[in-house]
Amino acid sequence: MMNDNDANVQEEISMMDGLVQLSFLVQGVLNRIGAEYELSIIQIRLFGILRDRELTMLQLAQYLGLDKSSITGLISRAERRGLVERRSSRSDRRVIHVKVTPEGHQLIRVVSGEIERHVRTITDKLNDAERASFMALASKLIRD
Amino acid sequence: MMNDNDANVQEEISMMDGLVQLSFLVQGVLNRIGAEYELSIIQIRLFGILRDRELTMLQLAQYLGLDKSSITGLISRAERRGLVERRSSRSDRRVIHVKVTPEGHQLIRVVSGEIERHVRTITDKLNDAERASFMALASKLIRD
DNA sequence: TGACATAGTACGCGTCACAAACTATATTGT
DNA sequence: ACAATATAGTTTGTGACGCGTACTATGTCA
Repeated sequence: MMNDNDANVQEEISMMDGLVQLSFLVQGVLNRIGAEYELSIIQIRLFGILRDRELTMLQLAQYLGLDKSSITGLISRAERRGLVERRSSRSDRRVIHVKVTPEGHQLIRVVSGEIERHVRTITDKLNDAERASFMALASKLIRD
Repeated sequence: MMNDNDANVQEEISMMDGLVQLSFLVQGVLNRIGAEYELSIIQIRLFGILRDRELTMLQLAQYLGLDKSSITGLISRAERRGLVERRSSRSDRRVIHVKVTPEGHQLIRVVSGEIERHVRTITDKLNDAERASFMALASKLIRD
């Protein structure tokens, strides 16, 4: 027989599934669109971060939650395609600043437009009030 | 000057960012917990699918949206660890059914418990009413 | 100046994903 | 019945990605 506690647990479990499945859904969209422009998900995330910032290799590692040695290859591949460029710091010659090139910014514009379009097809299942409500709640979850 | 249209576009863009960032947040949790049990995100997803189903290699490829050649290695690595097993079909000897072993089910229980715990820390930022509301909206987005 | 710390790279390893070629087993048309 | 075709899965080769370790170059501090 199911009491209130069981019902609660049940609800929490599907809450978990909901968030997890939603994340897979969104990642699937990112993956598909990225593939069209030969961008991996990590690269999409990279450009999302570098879009309006100029960071060092180490800062990128922290933002992305990766080891610094992983950043070397990531940036090198993007640099080879002319999407970002490395610039040595004047004040500290150990430090390298990474900057998105004009070509990179152009690609970001196109791809983020595509992502926006596809994400909208997901959120089309909600009406305006629901969408606003969802957005407010999602914002709360993201904070910090 | 900002009219209603601009406001709308603005809202849609942050809606996109909200969903995308939320997905990265959840994937980060999955990644961290998976690492503790030497499970990649794709393996977590695999076990989420195989948890209460027994599928063929080809069906797995379709569920995961991967090429069938990618499944071979994925299942082989899991099989090597004793988490799943391959079983030839009697009716069609080309077909291989994949089944989670008892050890696999045990791991699934532990890991999904951990995931549930961590996801709950995310949703702790919402009160009960908000959480219920968010869940209902997320369910709508996932459908199909 | 010499010891230590920090930023970044190089290298080797394993996972993951793809495409193309291949094997083995069905299915279909005649 | 049997040749042509289709299907399920594996193999192989390639590349991206992520880690840990070792290394180089530069900065800091005692």
